[in-house]
Amino acid sequence: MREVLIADDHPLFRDALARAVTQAVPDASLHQADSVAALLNLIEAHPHAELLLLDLHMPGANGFSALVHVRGQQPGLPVIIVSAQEDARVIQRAVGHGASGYIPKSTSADNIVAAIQRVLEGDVWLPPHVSGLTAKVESAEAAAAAHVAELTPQQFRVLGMIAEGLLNKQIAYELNVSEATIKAHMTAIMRKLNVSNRTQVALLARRLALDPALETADYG
Amino acid sequence: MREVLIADDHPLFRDALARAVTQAVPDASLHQADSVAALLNLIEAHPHAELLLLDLHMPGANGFSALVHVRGQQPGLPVIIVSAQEDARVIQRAVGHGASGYIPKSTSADNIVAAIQRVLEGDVWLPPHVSGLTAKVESAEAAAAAHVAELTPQQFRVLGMIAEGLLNKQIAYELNVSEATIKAHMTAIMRKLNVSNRTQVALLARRLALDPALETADYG
DNA sequence: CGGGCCATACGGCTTTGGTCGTAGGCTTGG
DNA sequence: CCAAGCCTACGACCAAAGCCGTATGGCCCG
Repeated sequence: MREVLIADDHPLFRDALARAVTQAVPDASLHQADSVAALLNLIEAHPHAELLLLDLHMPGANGFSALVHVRGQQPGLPVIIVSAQEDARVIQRAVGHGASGYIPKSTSADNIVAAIQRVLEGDVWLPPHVSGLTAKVESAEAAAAAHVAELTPQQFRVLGMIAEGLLNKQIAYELNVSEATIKAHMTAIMRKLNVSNRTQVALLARRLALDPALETADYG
Repeated sequence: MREVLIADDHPLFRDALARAVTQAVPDASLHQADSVAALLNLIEAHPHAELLLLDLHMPGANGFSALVHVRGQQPGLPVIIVSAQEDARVIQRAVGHGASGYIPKSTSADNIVAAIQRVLEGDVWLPPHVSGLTAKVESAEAAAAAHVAELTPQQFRVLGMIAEGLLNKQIAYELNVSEATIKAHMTAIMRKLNVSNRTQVALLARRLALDPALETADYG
């Protein structure tokens, strides 16, 4: 039984992906998540999954940070990015951050099935219109990614909330631990990211964003 | 005597711009700056300047924030953006934030002279290859810009340093005031930007950035 | 199986951040 | 000329952030 994880916040598209997976791998065991938080739990519950379909625009994804973290935690788990974005530069960055495939949401069902099969065989699948792709990532972004990949799952959760401007107290409440614990994570995160305060942590996390103007939080 | 301000950190190109201005306006009085900090002093020293040539990639410019702030402080001062970036989306955003012109650095000297003359006459000058330009800016980015435009010059200086991850103590030292004063500015900035802590201030400031991966600070 | 390593968790203590009240200087308009 | 309003500046006070030491439980390896 081959386990496949699907992470997408759009229920309709999530179902469509599920059908494609079932068609590509009839004996697949499917597990779905509609947020990055849920995805992290899913990964911990199914450490031997063989494929992850990941939406770039999910709540809490913060651009490529979810991809980068998953790749750091489970280097053997191939990830196919699913996104409405078809910009070649975004695809380039995704591959540079370790994605094994990229499926624009306009892709036909047949091609999605083919992509899943190819990636499960160890290949990389990209949309037909991107040909000679170099997978280049800015050095500042690559450095940020390398550090984010080192974080533990819990530290990654904390990172996401720092990047939304939350207080330690609020993060502690969300994760059901004491504020002291969050502070300990903070110290560890700052050490791993090689910075000295939470503002720099938040700014570094945002380097993996897709677009500076597209933000989830909306203060102001 | 017509005063013209030039802000660019590249000395050679700054001189080239100066020559173009002199050719376009023979009786011009020129004033130059090589950083945003210097530009702010220049603007305070010459409140009746008639034109500003502004490089987008100057130290401390943080994308469009310098443009937005200047437009907020001196709504009557037309600004021509000078940049190596020729991406239509960047030009679109610049015009959306109130730029009166956009000169790619590949522009010929004759065209630069023409652009300066046109803008001084009240027109908007753009590179020939961008035709039907809509000047659209993401709503989240526009909201950030509207708030940044309300900041006083000193508050804007503080904002820039917060967005680099500096401590209040460090900002106070840089600006030669007490830490208590910086804290007062902080409170005022948070009120104007409608947020509740410095991390959110930094994140909001970065919405005006050009590209998430291109950062000035290099922690890590 | 026992020792080493690490992720997670917590409390106490110091440093930094953020609020409030206050005050001088500068500009604008009656 | 004085009043209102704003920018800048400061000190005192409380809340939040960040550092230290410590503890527990899971995991791998000899």
